[in-house]
This record gives sequence, C-alpha cells and structure tokens, in this order.
Amino acid sequence: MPELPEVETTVRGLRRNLLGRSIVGVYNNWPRHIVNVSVEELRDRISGAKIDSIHRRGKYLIFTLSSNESLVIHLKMSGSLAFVDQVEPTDPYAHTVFNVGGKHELRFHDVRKFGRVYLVQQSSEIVGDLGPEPLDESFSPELFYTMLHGKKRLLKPLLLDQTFIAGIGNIYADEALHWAEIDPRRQSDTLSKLESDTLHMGIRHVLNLAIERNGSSISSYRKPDGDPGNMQDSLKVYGQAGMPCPRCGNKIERIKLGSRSTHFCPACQK
DNA sequence: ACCGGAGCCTGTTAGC
DNA sequence: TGCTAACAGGCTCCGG
Repeated sequence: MPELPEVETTVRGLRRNLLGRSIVGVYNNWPRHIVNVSVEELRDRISGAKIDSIHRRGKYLIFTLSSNESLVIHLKMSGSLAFVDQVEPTDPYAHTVFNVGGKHELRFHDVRKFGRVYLVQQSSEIVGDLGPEPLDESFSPELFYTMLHGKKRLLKPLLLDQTFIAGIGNIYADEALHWAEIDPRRQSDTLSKLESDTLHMGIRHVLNLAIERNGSSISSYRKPDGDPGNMQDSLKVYGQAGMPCPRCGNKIERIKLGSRSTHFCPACQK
C-alpha cells in the first residue's frame, strides 16, 4: 500500500505528536511483525527511551531514540500508524502498539501482517541498499539518465526496484510514466535525454503532488490522525482501466508487467 | 543480470 | 443472492 508520499505524510503527522515523548511499553500479538529481536528484548531495550527524531528513507520510517538505537518500521501493503489516546477502543488489527508517554499510543495497524519492525544500532543496516531519494537535490536529471542507461530493463519494473530508486511503488510508477507520456514497456536504456528528463520531472511532480494531498487512500491507508488522504481522486491512470485517458481520451489499459498490474494509455504513452 | 512465479496474510470485489 | 476466484499500495526467495 503505502509508497513514498504516504510514508512522508505519516512521518510529518507523527513528528507533531511523538517528538520528545518516551516509549514506556510495547504490546504485540503477532511476533513475526518484529524481525530481529523478540518482543521481550524490544521492550527491554526501548522502554524509557525518548524519541529524538523521525525520518523517512524510501518507504521506511526511522525513529531515532535517545538510547542511540533506531526503531525502523516498514508498512508494506496494508500498514498504517496511528497516534491515539489510550482510551480509544482497542484495534484488533493493531498488532504492535507502543505506549508513549503514558496516556497515548502509537498503534501499528496492519490487516495483512506484512509490515515489519526492526531495532538496530544503525538504520543503514536496514536501508543501506536503497537507491537515491527521488526528491533529494542530489537526484539530478543527469544522474537519472546515467542510471537508466546503466541498466537494460523494462522501465516499469525498474522504477519499482528500491535499490534502483527509493520510494516509488505501483501507483506512482504508473502515474509518473503517464505524466511523462512514456510507455511502461520501454527498455530503460532506450530513453533519449529529453525523455529521461521528462520522466525525472514526472516522478518529482507526481510525488510532490501526492505529498501535498496527504497521499492516496484507496482502501486502508490512513494518516496518523485517522483521516484519509486525497490523492486517490487525482490519479490519472492507476485503477482507471477502461476509462478514457484524461489527456487524449483513448481507453486506459491494464496489463501485467513484472507480475504487477500496470495501467497506461497505449495511445499517448510512447 | 534479469524475469517470472510462489509465498507471506486477510479483506474486498468481480464474475458467474 | 451466494459462492468462488481474483485481486490488492510490498518485498523476498528461488529456479531458469
């Protein structure tokens, strides 16, 4: 589910409420949620630690603790994080819950249980292999062109490869390619400099717009305050198979690419 | 190096 | 209306 914009929205929402608070307890009812330590060890090591900062890297959330360790969370397909008053009714899908500051909880709600929690000395142990951040200054059009020509792969699956570029998922890959009028079935090293520059712009445009709109809530994604995002209403191709392309009016198609559903307009994406 | 398929889970939706 | 199969925003592992 959540891609870069949804994770970024979550991070921004959590910063407002969590910075400076101490973790006082951990509850878990699905041990596989927590990857590299037991629930007991996690509880022992983070209880009493203060949350010093919250960052995003790709689709990971990184909580830096005063104990000099980092709590790293990946929401995977159906995860969301909610900051709630402890008196809120129990959520049966909140498989991991952090008690923060006594009267509040950070609840990791995750219906499909794919989400993961790690406790590490250095966040690089988890996020070290990720590709560049698409919204960073350092991710230049020139760098992107070089990256694309360093591979011979189908464009769409390449954009989903987190070691190639971090944070893009199925929705925003399709949206960025549509914005740039580029066919998702193209080979990465066949893009001209102009096409590469346009796709670079499309990626940034689509991600920034989605952040501005607090992400896409197609089914389960929620902001930390429980409200949905708004970007789902602005999607041009994702989930729009059979509908007219908003740019040229031709029918949007859905195909499989890299075993992921891919939505595009065969008329205006060349 | 790259691709496709299976697996991890459960809920919702499309189709018969 | 009711059942079944397909599908879902992610990612990893495996074999070819």
